[in-house]
Amino acid sequence: MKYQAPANKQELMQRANTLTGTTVQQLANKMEVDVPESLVHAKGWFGNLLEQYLGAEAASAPEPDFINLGIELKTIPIAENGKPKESTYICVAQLEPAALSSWEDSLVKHKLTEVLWIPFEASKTIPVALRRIGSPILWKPDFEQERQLKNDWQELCDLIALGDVDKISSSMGTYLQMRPKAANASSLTIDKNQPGSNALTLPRGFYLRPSFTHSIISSN
DNA sequence: GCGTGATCATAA
DNA sequence: TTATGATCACGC
Repeated sequence: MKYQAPANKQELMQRANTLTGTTVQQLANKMEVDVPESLVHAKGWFGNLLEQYLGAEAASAPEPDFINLGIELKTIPIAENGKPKESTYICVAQLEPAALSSWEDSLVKHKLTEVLWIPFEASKTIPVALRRIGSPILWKPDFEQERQLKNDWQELCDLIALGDVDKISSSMGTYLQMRPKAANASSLTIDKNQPGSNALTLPRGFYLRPSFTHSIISSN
């Protein structure tokens, strides 16, 4: 089962609000799918289920999930202490020289134009099916948040442009970090910023640190 | 392999 | 306990 795309923001929020306080099992029942015992082999399962229920359309394209609304959908796993349990994946880190200079034209900026966060319980002690879904949070980065993200993005992209992508560590970046994003550590992609031109490197992606997403969900 | 959806697992 | 580095699944 898959629902139609919402016509506007209000429709999207109404639909998201129907999930508040319900369990993963209840959503799975609506969608007529089984809940996996563990997420070890189903890491993106909940995110995909939510996309189906809310009518997201972008699928695997590098665009916001609700293209017509310019809104990205993100699930946010919450630990017992009320804080995000994981960092949030945003998008692939492009290595093409042309993608390294303009924050305004970047994938990160486009993905984070407006985000619908769906918090849910992610404690290992709670069976997946019984985890509860929280209130949706519609968020846009404010001036200060965007400034911080842009700073981190620019710093990381400058290193890539200099051919130093392999010197980038996950510990860099205050709110935005760059980490491996691949099938495994043997994956390779072309890095045209190297003098040799045909250099290969591990594919990476941009992620939001939990401290950043925590500030988002706690202020709403 | 690329880009999406993410969480896992272990070193620190 | 936490964050880094690695990994799982899927469509194309």
